[in-house]
Amino acid sequence: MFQCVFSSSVLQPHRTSCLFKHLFYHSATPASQKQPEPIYSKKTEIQRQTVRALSVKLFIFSALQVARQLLLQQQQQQQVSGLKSPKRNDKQPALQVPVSVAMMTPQVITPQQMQQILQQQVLSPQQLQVLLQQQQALMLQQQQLQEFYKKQQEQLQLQLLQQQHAGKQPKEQQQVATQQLAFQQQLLQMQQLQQQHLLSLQRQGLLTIQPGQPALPLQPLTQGMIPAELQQLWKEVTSAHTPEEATGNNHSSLDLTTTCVSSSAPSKTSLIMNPHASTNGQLSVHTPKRESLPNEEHPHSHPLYGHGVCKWPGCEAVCEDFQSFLKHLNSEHALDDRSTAQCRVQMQVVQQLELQLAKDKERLQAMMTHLHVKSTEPKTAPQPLNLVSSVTLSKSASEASPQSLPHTPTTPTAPITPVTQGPSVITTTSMHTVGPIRRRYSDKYNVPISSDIAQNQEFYKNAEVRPPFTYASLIRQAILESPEKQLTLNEIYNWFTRMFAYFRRNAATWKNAVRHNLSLHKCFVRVENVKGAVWTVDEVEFQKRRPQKISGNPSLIKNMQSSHAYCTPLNAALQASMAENSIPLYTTASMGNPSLGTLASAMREELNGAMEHTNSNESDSSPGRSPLQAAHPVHVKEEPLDPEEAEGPLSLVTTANHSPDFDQDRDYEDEPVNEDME
DNA sequence: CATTTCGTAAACACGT
DNA sequence: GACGTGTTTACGAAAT
Repeated sequence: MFQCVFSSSVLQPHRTSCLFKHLFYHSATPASQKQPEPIYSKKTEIQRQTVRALSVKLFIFSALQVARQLLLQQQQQQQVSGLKSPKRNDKQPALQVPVSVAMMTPQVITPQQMQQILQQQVLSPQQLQVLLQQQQALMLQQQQLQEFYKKQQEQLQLQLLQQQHAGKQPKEQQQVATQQLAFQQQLLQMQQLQQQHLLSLQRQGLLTIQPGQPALPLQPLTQGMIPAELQQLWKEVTSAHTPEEATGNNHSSLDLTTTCVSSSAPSKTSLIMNPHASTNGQLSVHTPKRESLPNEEHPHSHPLYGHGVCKWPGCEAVCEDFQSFLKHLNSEHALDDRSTAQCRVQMQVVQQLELQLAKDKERLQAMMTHLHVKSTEPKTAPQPLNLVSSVTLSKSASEASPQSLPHTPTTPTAPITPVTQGPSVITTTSMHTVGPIRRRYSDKYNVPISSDIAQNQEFYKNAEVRPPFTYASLIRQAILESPEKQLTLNEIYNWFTRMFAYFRRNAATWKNAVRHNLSLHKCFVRVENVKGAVWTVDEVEFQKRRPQKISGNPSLIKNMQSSHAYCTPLNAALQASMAENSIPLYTTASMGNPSLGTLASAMREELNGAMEHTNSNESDSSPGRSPLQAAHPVHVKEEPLDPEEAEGPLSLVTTANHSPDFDQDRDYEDEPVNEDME
């Protein structure tokens, strides 16, 4: 359903997806099956990839700085010297001062400066407009990146801290690891898009890749921290700058190195790369300090200058010291067509990155929202007996316990899209999409029909929305909800119309469908009664009819399985359902509250039915479920294969005497479901 | 692409 | 004969 932001892996799709699967597996595995060893190795992988993502981040950040400085520089150049001789190549010492000033005090172009630049008519007004916007965007971008990087650092720190307590809180750790993987994958996606952008620029002729590039000044980064993928990326990125410079380019890589060094990233990186460092108690607490511009800290650092080399895109001129670099900058990279073009390219890169950043931030937000919601969704994602993240657990508990009114099946405050919300709860925003689509919702989503109905009862009652369940499921639910687990046809009709606004019209159609289903499916057994006939459900047959495999959240199933008692989801659904169904449900309260058993069994049946075919070994060897001897079914539906089934309705869930411990006896937990589903 | 499942329509039988 | 109930067949869409 969520078109998998998660699955977007760039550099190593296979490894990443496998890793994700693995983590997912572990996050959904009960504590008893936890194996710390693979977690560690995979965690290392995560960290490695996180480092990669951080490096990308740093690159972006530094690139932005470069572009920003470029803009400032050009602006200063034009302001100071452009009026006199825009084309001048002779080195004027006076130029150095404003340039350096510009480097020290990065600011947005003032209107006066803009006016001056305009008067020079070096750039068209449109270009200047773009420049101005670009610079403002750059400031914003830089801010965002700083925040983002900070966040990432905090994530890393959290992860490391958790790793320190590995074994104690494996669940939480894995959760965070999973989330982090998602974040990191998103970063990788950014990386990919950056590559794509550069490639597109290439195709447009704006850039050309020079194949025989010497393999770059990546040494500081390659000190065991940068994986090969990133190196490759750097090659591509840096080699894709300007065509003319025969000297080679890769300056932004240098920029990255300086940025990397100036920030505290390397130390983190090395720490991260060694997961045992933290477990050995050597974890040095990193306070994620704010990224400060290099030229703010060091007066003689410049985004375009590093390691004695000019880092102007496409230039690799060696500059002895900073002064010579400034001279070089003013002479070789003065405002001319080439520099303008290069700047424009850089602007496009930045623009694209900014765009992508916005998109990815949005996506990230959606991801976080999704994860949060899922963790606070007690009914569809019941907490297993072993601990979950304490934060989400407490939150979900606090949200679930005051059994919210059924009228508000959704958390009213959460602005969640129906997609991220999962199938179980329907919001009003999704009601318009349900109309024509039909069939297999339940199978697709694997949502227990009873819980779904319980949660969305009010919605179904009022909104003319087709319930996402098949007729068979609905009929079965209606029957199971009845005190006696048997209904006449007319009662089934009434249940349909009572529960679903959708079935208040086109009666002929859906009634015909109901009859058709009752007759067609073997799971519905007609039982003669004194005053006619009633319909009951044969659970075995019903489950046989559900060959759909689990396509939804595997953790959900596992969680539900891991918690044998189904206490939490059951109670939640029950409370919601009973609050809504108070009248019909409590009518039979004297009989030990059969509705509870009904609903519980319904949920379990649904769940079991959904899982039935995951372990396809045998669906027939379902445990002996004390078949209540039904009355005499008038008509036994044809069962060509199983002769023993023709002898009688063995597993009728019916007839007068309900079993109070109905849900207790019928345990389907006799065998653990295969872990390796999918 | 074949098969299965499901929804819909409709014909038919039977009893009231 | 109308109506409700129940069975069955047929067909198309969707999913597998």
